[in-house]
Amino acid sequence: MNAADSDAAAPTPSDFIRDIVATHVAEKRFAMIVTRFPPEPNGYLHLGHAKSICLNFGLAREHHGRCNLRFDDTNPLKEGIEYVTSITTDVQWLIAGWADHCLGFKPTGAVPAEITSNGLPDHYLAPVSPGAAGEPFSASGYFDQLYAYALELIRSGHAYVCDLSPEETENYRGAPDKPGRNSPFRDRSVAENLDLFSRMRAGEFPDGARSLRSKIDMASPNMWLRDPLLYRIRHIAHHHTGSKWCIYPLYDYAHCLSDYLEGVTHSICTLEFVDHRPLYDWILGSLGLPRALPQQYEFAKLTPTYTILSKRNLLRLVHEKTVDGWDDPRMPTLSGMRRRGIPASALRKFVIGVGVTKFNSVTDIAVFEHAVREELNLSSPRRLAVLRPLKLVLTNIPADEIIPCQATNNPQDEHPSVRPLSLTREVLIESEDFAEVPPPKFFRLKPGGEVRLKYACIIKLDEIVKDADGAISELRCTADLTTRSGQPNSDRKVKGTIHWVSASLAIDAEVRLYDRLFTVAEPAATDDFLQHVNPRSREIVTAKLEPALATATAADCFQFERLGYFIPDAKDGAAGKLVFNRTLTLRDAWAK
RNA sequence: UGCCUGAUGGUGUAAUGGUAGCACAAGCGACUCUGACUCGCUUUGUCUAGGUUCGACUCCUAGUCGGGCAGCCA
Repeated sequence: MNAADSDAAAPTPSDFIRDIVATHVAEKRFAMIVTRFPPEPNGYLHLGHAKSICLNFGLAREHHGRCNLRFDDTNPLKEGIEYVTSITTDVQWLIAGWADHCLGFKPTGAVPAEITSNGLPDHYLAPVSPGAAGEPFSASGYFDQLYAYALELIRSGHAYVCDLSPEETENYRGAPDKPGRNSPFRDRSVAENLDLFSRMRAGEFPDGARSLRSKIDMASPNMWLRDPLLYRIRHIAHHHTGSKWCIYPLYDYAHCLSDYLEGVTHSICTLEFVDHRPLYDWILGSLGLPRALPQQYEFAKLTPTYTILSKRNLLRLVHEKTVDGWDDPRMPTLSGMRRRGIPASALRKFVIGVGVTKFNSVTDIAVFEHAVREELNLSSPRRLAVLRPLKLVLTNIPADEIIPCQATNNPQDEHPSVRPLSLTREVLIESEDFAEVPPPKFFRLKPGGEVRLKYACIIKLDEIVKDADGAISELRCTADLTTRSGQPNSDRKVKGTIHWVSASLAIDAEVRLYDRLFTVAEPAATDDFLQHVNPRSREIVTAKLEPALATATAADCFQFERLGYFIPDAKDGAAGKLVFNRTLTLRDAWAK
């Protein structure tokens, strides 16, 4: 089943933003629905971004519109090409299989018919930002036009150059319940503003010496309308524009205009930008622009339990080496989750399933885990592996005998394929599958008890052998070979079935057992989330695997029967060494 | 004492004046060569107080509680 099919099976439920868009479509208000996903390249994409990606690209997809991947790269201090690369990769991975026209990159080749038939904004045929077709969009690609618009704002008296220092600017701004004061530089002439602004661009002034400000209302109850800055001076190279600029636009100025330049119709962001919306509208409105203006809509961020999602905090986990990097399988980053074996389809199912609202909710991570298991259960071939081996000798099987068995690859398939498995005299079982003093309702191996070795036969425990220290060194059992598949007693029932591998044939692998990174449900709400890192978030064992696993690659996710889902590590698994990551355990009603 | 925004079972989300539904979680049971999967059943909800209405989660008024806003970050 490919990604597109799996999404088609579960149509996206509606939400307040989709309702708005649907209304606009019904009114034929726009020739085409255009959205954008605008990350700043200053960190890796995470679960929260997945929600925004699926919303924005999903909307474009549903309406045969377009969604641009646009880097909001207006602050070169924090940004870098490493992030541009990873974000591009992650977006492509998450929505792989979705139609080309909403993949987010500068158009290449022929325009799809369903778009031409629905009208086309001119930018589609002639991208406004420089760069080759197939590249993502970026705010920095619009710096020339943004500068021209700033000149326009100055000429029309909507902006001025301010000489206040950052500290003074803050003082003049007032407080939420106290109006601010006008800057003493607010009433400069247009000519002086034009002169100063061009000299800012030319590099005549040091960082922070002057800024370009909008002229709105220093007494506005909305702090974002108190003459917010449009441009600041930063003598620093930009990862995309190099040393061409030493003034850089701020988010509020660059974002609305980038949206406009791309023909964006619906500019969707998170709730903290609600207060900025009047500014978004003010800038576009002050310019007297000829084409239809984009509108901003806001939704609530995703907050899963036992997870931290803010970029600042994820950065701390990386810098303080709580994890091994942005792509550590315990991280909620797209790259971390991909490495851990989370399928993109499960991620999409989850973020679409939680819905889009304006309510700051906390989503139980169990919902996410359910989505992952649901996908993996259908797609993962089963294998046998033993994480913590305990030796078991089948005393009635000769040492040199190999008894052939057949194992089902995936019982969820309509016509499951099988693979051969070999039963030998010595096998390894999971140590937790044996209890010398069993608790009530223990279905596994116990003194005098019987269990089935999955795909093989029923065995009976005869003897527990201990070493000098009293530790169990091996279990001696009798195999009832008449209970094998195809044999007369194959239908005999026993309560427990356990997994196993042949001691002589099994192969070694390093297996990394991951658990949730935090021990508290809402780590971000605590004084210091680092105090609540789960000390057992990663346990590494040397496991014994059935031989069929020797050739596994990072493209293959497996279910180790009765244990969980596992995937070869994409990074450390090279050079003939087998390394598996546990994606997730199976649901375990017994453990409770 | 400012502005913005929100509130439906334990959690998330529908119902847009007409039977409060779905998913996750929890519990019980069936099935089982995975204590998985699957299937069946069950528990639990409209923030409060008024008002409009034949009828209110939905509309009105007042309150309560929560989130956001004072970066030359996005």
